[in-house]
Amino acid sequence: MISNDLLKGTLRTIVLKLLADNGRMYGYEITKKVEELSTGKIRLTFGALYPVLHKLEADGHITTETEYIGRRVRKYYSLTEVGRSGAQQKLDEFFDFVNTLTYVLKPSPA
Amino acid sequence: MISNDLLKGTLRTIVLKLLADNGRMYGYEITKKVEELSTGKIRLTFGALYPVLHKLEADGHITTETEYIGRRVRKYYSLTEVGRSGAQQKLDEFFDFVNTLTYVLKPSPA
DNA sequence: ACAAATATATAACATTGTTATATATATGCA
DNA sequence: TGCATATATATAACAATGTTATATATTTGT
Repeated sequence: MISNDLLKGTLRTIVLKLLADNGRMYGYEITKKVEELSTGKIRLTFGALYPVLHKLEADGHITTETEYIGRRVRKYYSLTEVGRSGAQQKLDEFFDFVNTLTYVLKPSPA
Repeated sequence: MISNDLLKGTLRTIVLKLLADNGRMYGYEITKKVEELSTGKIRLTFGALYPVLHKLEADGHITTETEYIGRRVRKYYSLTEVGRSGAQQKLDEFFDFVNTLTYVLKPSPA
């Protein structure tokens, strides 16, 4: 399992990237996808995921459609145009962060 | 500048690694070193740094020596044995995190 | 003399995540 | 048929950690 502290701040990026790749997704599906892609090392909690999804919606990055699967409500989330460029920006930021930190934390010379 | 959100959770790792490489350091020196190594992209704030240093000391990862430079107090921090293995563990965790997240966020195939 | 750099530290506040809890339907198996 | 598990969304109490503001004091360069 990846330390939860490190994951902080990457949740938005993960969600936006998954939606960019997969079109529309629903919350539960997102948690499963992350678990699958990370081979179980990353497990999103609902208490973190839903507030982020609602915030992204309030900020105009994603839109929702509610559908019924049988009698059960399912809420699909998709990126808006703003969300699409936001996703790219977040990804650039993440890789910039990794490059910088990797340099700072590189094995010592002496 | 690196997004502050991403930096969360890496501060301890940075501090431990710097102390592992440089022997003893004082707070102000640590902030300057990080700025230097990151070419200005990472700037530690004192409000974050000192609580972390105090916490690491309380947890037995570092010890302190106070010296006077002229009339000014300077407080040096150095790793204990526990801190040294803690540093390595944090580094391993960080690179594991990067590898996993890089895979999750890798450019989409389709 | 004055500004900027050096140097440590705490408090109020904001953000973001975890854990616990609530609610409800669908599926697999004995 | 009944029960456990998986599917599915959501909120609230709490914890951790960082930012911004503030306080204090010495040293160096102009």
